[in-house]
Amino acid sequence: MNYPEFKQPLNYGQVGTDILAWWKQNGIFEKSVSTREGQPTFVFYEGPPSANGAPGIHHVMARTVKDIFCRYQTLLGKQVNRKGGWDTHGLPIELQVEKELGITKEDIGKKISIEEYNQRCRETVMRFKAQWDDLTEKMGYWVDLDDPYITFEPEYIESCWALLKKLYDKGLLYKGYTIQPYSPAAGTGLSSHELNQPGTYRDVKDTTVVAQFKVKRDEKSEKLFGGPSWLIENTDVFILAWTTTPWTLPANTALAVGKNIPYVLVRTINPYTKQYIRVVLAKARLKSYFSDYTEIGKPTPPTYSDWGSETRQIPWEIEAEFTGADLVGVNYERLFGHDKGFPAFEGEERAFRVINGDFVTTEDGTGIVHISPTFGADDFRAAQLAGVPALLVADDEGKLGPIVDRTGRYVPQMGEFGGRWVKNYDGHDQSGADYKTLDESIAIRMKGDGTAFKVEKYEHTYPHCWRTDKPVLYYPLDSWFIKTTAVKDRLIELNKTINWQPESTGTGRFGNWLENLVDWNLSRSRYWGTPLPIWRTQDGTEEICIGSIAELSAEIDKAVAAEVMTHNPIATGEMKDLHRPYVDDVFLVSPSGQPMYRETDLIDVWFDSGAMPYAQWHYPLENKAQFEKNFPADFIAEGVDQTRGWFFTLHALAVMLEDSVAYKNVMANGLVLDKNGNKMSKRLGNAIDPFQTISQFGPDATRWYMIANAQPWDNLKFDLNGITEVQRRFFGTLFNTYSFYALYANLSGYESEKYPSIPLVEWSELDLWIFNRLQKLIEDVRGHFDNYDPTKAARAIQDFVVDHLSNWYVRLSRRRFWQGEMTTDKINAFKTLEACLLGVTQLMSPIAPFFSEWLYKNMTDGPRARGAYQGNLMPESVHLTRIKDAQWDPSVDSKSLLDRMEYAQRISSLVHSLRKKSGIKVRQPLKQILLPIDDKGKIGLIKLVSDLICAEVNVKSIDFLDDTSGMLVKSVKPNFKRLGQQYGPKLKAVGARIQQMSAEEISTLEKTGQLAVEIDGEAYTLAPDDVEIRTQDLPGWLVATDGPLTVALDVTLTDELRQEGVARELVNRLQNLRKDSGLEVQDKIRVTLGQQPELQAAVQSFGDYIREEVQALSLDFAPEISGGSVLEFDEYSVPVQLEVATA
RNA sequence: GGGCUUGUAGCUCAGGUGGUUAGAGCGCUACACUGAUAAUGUAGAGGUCCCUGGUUCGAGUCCAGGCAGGCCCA
Repeated sequence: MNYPEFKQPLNYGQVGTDILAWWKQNGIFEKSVSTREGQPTFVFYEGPPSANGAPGIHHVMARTVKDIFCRYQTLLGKQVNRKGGWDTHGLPIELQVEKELGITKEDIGKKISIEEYNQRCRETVMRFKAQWDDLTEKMGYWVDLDDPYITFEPEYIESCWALLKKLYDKGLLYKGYTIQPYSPAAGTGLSSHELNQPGTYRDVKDTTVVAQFKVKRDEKSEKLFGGPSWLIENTDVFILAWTTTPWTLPANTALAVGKNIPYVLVRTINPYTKQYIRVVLAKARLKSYFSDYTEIGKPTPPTYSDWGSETRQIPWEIEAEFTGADLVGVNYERLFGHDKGFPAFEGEERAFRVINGDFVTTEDGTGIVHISPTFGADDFRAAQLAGVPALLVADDEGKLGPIVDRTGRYVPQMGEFGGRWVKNYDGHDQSGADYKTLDESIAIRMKGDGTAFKVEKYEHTYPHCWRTDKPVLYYPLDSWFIKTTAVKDRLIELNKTINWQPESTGTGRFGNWLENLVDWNLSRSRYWGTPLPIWRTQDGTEEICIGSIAELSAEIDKAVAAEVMTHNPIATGEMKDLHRPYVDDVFLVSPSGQPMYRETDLIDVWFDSGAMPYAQWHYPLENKAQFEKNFPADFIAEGVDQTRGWFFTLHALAVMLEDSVAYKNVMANGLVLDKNGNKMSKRLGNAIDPFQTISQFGPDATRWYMIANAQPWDNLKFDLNGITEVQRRFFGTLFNTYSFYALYANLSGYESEKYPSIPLVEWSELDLWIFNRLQKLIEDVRGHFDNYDPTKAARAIQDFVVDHLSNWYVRLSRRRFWQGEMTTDKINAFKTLEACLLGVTQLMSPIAPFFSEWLYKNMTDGPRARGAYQGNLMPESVHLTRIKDAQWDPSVDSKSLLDRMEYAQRISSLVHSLRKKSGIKVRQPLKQILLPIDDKGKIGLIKLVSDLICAEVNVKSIDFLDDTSGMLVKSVKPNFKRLGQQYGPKLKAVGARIQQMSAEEISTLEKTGQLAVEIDGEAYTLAPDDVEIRTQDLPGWLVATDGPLTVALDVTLTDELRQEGVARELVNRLQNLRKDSGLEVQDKIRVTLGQQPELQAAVQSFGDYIREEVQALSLDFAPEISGGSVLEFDEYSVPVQLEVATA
C-alpha cells in the first residue's frame, strides 16, 4: 500500500504528538535552519516572555503569529534563526516573592537580606520554564530553546552596562527628577501598585481657591485689552484658575489652556475687594461662576451702580471670545513675588506664561489649569514640553529643592508661610479656634491681595498612603533618565520606515506617543534587576559610568590602592553576580580621591528587553559579526500592549545606539478574550487551558482557528466551538479528500513516477480548472503572507480546499478515479489531485505545521521509499521544501477557465433548484436545458463546460436560444452607476422611465443600440450600457434566474428517460445493499432480482450500465427469490439476492 | 480625561475607488441526495448595517457629533 489509509474520525491530538516525536527524532527544526545555510537570512527577534507564571492561550496566539512568518520565510528559502529568550527581572516577580514570603518592600534588608531576597527571585522567575517549554513544543512554535538569552545572566547585564555607558558617553544619560506619588509621613515613594490598593482613594473636604493671575499688558496680550470705547480704561485683566491644593500656588510657574477650547473675557467685580476687573475663563464654565449673578443688559453700558454687597449679585458681561490658541504665550505676574517676600529662582524670566495642555478640560474649574511643575505629573510634563522652569529654591547649602521638604512642610525661605505643614503630617493639634491650615492661610492672604476670585470648601477624592493614612503628595524624586527627547525627530523619522501591521498602531498609537515623547525614566527603587552602573561621590560632583566587568575590576584596583576597598572581589572570584547587594558593596574612588558609591537604583526592565538585539550576543563586548548579521530584525510580533513597552525600547535604543530601526516589520496582535468578549482571568474561571485545548483539538485546528477567525490585530473572542467547526469543515474535508485519493490510488496501484506528465492539450476541463485555481491560490496566499496578513491566507486556503477542490473538483471527478483502466484521463486525474494536495500541504504548513506534515508524509513517504523522487525535489519534511512560483502556462486562458467554471456552477445550481421545485429527482435524467443567451463569446464558454453541467445535473443536452425566436420575455433594470454619472439629479426620473420600458422599446434598444425617450418634456437617448436587460421568462418552460443568468428546463419524460431513471434507481439500491453487506469496493457480485416489468424493461435497455456500476458479473431475474433482501422503490418492492462472485 | 481601535443575521466574520434587492460559514426549519457520508445540495426563516445630523440624484461605505465595548496612557 503506497498511501496510508485511516479510519474516521482522525485523532488530531495524536497527529500532533506523533509528528512532534518524528521532528525530534529527525532534527527537522535544526535542518530547516541548516539546509538554508548560505542563503539570505530573515532576522527574527523573540520578545522574551517571563516564566514566572503559567502560559495562557493568548501566548499560543502570539506565538502562532511569530511562527507563521518564520516558517513561511523558510519555505521561501531563507535562513531563519530564532534565538529564544527569557525576561527575568521586574516588579511582578518581586511582588510574587513578597507575597509568598509574606513580607513587604520595607522588610527587605531587615527581615530578609537582599542576597536571600534576590535568590528567591532567581528561583521564582524560572519556575514555570518547564511548562513554557512544553507548550512551545506542543503548539509547534519553532524557536531555539537550547541556547536562549536570559536577562539575569552576568553577560547579559554586562551588555546592558556597555550600552548604558555608550549612552552616557553621548550625554544621553542624566540625573533629574520626576513627579511621583510620595508619602511624607512614611518618607517613601509609592508605586502605582501601592496606589491601587483598595481604600487609598478617599473623599476629603479641602479649601479650594479660584486664583486670579494678573495679565501683563504687552503685544501678546493686547487683544485682551481692546474693547468698546466706553471701556473703563486700565481695568486689570486676570486669568482664572482653580485648584484643590492652594499650597501649590506659590510654586506656580505657568497656566495651561486647551488650544481648541473657546474662552471668554468677562467684565465683572472681585467679590472680596469690590474692584472692577476683567477675567478670562472657558466659555463652557461661565455658568458655574456667574449663574447666580446678574448679566448686565445690553446695549446699555454698565454702570456698576446697582451692585451692593447686600445683594450678593455680581454684574457681568462678556467682552470678547477667543480660543486657547490665542491665549498661549500671554505673560502674567507671579502670584507670590519677591515684593511679598518670596524667593527668586532660576529661569524666572521663562516662567509665568500661558502654555498649551492636552489634559485641559472644561469638566470642572475654569478651563484653565494652574501649573506647578514640582507637584504634578501633568504639570511637570506640560512645563517641560513648553520649556517652562520649575520653581526651585536654594537651601542654606545652595542645593536646589522644591518649596516643600521631604517631611511635608514649606522650606524656611517661603516668607510668611515658611515652615508650615502642607498637610497635617506630624499629627499636630488642629482643634484651636484660631487654627488655620496652610491652605486657609494662603486663601486669606489672596483675598486681601485681590488675587482670589472664589474660595470655598469642596469635597473630592484624593489618594492616601495605605500605611500612614495621610494624603499622598505628588513630589519630585530623583531619577536617572535617558534623554530620548534629544533624538525625538529621528525616532519619528525612522518610525515612518517601519511597516506596522496594522498600520494604525504605528502611525496612531506609536506615532502619537513619539510626538509627545518625554525622557525615559530608567530608575526603579527595587532589588531584583539590572543595577545602574553609576558610582558617585557623596556630593554628586564626581561620577563614573562603568561599561564592563573588566572596567569595574580596574576601577576597584584603583580603589584598593586608595584604601577605599580592602581587596578586589572580582579578581578573587568572590563576586560572580552583578546584582545587588554585591555591586552595592563595591566602592570606587574619584579622580580627586573621594570615595564613590553606587547609585542604588535599578534600571527599568524594559531596558533589558529593548537591549536584546545586542545583549543576546553579548555585544558590544564580543560577537560583532554575529550582531551585525542579525540587525536590524526583519520581523517582530507581540501584543499591542507592548507598543510603549518592547516596541518602544527596541526602537529607542536602536535609534540612539545605531541610528537605525530595530525592526523593519512589526505586527501588534490583539487580545484573546473569552467567547462573550470578556477578559480571561483565573478568578472568573473563564480562562482557557492551552494544554487541554491542544491535546483535545490538536495544535493545528487551534492555530488555524485563531488565525482564520479574526485578523490577529483584532481581539479574538475565543470559542471552543469555533475550533470544532474548523476541525470539521476544513481539516475534516481535507482529510476526506486525502482518504479518497489514498483509497483509489492504492486500489489502482497509481505511482506517479510510472506515468510521464500528460501534455496540457490532453487535460480535461476540470483538471485545467483546478490546476489554475491552485496557481491562483499560490499567488494569493504568498501575497497575503508577504503582506503579513495570515488571516486572508488561511481563508483563501480554506475556500480552495472546501469549495473548489472537495466540493467541485473531487465530487465531479469521482468516477474518473474508480472506473476502468489507467487511461490518460485517469492518470491525469490522479496527477492533478496529487498536485493539489501537495500544494495545499505546503501553503498551509506555516499555519498548521503538524497536520500539513502528516499529510505531506502520507503523500510522499511511499514514493520516496521506492525512490520515486530525484535529488532534493521532495525532502523528508514539508518544512524543508521550497515554495514554487505559480505556474501559468501561456497557452491557457486562465480567466476564461475560471469564468466558465463559474457559469457551470451557477447553471448547475439553477437546475438543481428547478428540479427541486418540480419534484424531479436528480437520478431521473432529463432531456435538455435551454439557455437564452445572445452573446457568442459566452455561448462558446459555456459549451466548453456543457458536459460537466450535463453530468452534474443529469441532463442530456444544453441548447442555446437566441433572441430571434421571439419567445423571450425580457425585463430591464437601470444601470444606476452609469446613469448617475451622466444625469445626476435627473436620475430619478430617468430611472423611473426605464423601469416602464415596453417590450418593443427594449427590442429597439437591443437592435439599434439606442432608444430615444422623452421625460418631462426633455429628449434623452439611451444607450445599451445605460440598462441591464435580462430574460425574465420563457413561457411554457420551467425557468430560474440568477442575476443576468437564466435557465429553462425541459421536464418532459420519454419512456427511455424513464427507463434510465429506473436503472439509476436500481443502481443506487444495489450500491446501498453492497455497502450494507460490508462488501469492499473492488468485490464483484452476482445479482438475482424478482420479476418486475418496469425493472425488466430498464435492465433490457441499460443492463450494461447497471452491471458496470455495481460491479456485477451477472444480473438475472428469477420468479422465486428466497433468503435475500427486498429493494424498495417508489411504488413497489422487489426481492433481491446478492452473492459475492469468487474470482 | 487623551490616543488608538471595534460596532453588519442568534453566533463568528466578508463587504476595492458611494449605485438602489447587504453576503458567507455555523446554528435553526423543510425537502432531497448518498461507494468521500459526523460529508453534500436546494429552499426558507432571520438585518432600524450602534445612534443623530450632514454631503449627494443615491450612504453599510464619505464627513461631523454622540453612544457602547476593548487596549494603552494619565
